Amino acid sequence: MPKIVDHDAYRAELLERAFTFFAAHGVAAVTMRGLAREIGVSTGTLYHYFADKDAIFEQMGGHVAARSVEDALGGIPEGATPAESVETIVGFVEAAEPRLRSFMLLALDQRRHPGTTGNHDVITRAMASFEAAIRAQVADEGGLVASLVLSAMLGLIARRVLVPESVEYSDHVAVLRRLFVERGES
Amino acid sequence: MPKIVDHDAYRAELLERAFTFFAAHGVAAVTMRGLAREIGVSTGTLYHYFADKDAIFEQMGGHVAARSVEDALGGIPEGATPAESVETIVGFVEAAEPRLRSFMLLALDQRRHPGTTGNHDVITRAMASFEAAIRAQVADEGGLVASLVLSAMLGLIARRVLVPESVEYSDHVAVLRRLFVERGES
DNA sequence: GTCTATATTCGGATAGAC
DNA sequence: GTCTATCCGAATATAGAC
Repeated sequence: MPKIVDHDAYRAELLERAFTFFAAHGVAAVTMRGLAREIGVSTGTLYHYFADKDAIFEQMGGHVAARSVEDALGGIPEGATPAESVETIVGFVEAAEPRLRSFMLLALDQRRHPGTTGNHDVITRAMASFEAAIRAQVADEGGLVASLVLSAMLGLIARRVLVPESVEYSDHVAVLRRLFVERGES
Repeated sequence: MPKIVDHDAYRAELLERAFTFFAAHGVAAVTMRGLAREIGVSTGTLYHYFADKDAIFEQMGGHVAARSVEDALGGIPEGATPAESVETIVGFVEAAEPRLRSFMLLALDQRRHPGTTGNHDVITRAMASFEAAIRAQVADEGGLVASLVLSAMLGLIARRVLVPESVEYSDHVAVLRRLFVERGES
């Protein structure tokens, strides 16, 4: 009898491990051999689950985008005031920073190397999900405040990659809160 | 007498061309041959002006960082009110977007591939310059507003790489202005 | 082990300045 | 016309993929 494994679950597990590796090294620098070594399988196993490097990369995009949105913003409680929500959102982003950082780096990479296969644009959908999740909390007319919060969070993560100790999440919370006290609070 | 060229000026020109190429393809993917072909010189010429690949990369960092800060924020007039200045800053960033985008991508790349030579950390200095230039305009206590503006601009550029038409510079101007009207205007 | 592809070298060719 | 900094690109050594 052949050994039976849950094919889809194992594939997801491999994608999850590949994600960390790709994010750390960049798409171009990853070789199948290096990837296999790093995630603890043989190249044969890798090719059994994925046709080629592009296939891994593309499937990883979909897998990771969905899970990143979930991780960062999926558990935010509803019903708070917008000003409180900003604090909550920033807190969740901070908690999910490693994954979001990797996602951002990988997404920027993919935009530079558009890949051979016609992708279904997981990045566009992921960004829309992030924006929608923030908008659901701050609920501003036109979504312009939510959009600024998204830019600020993305920029903050980028800055912390560029110069690790240069910004803290708490630095932005107080300032962002001021966007919500225009009509008074109590 | 031999043929004379302005060695330093031509070196800067080569760095400028290399910058575009590196930014488009990523550090890891660049080969000396490919670089030479793209910027229109031979590999021999490249080695005439630079000791090795690392030297090109390092010198490019310094050259580009200085020029990017200059391009984006060097010409901002002084003396405007903080609220007006935000609009000016955003306008300058928008005008310099192509270069800033390339600089950001390259800087993120360099953080992933720390390079062999002990670099003098041009990225840290460049980010500090950006922040200082913004702070000189908005002049807020503690610099927290300036810091948020920097994050928002960096995040905005990143978002426009990820999903080109998803955000406009004008979207953030109105929201950011509200950070400066706490004490009234007239 | 084989082989592709890379960084770097080197001897000759070129092109202005005098 | 002479001279030499500049420029070229085939050749070399070598690392790393398969």
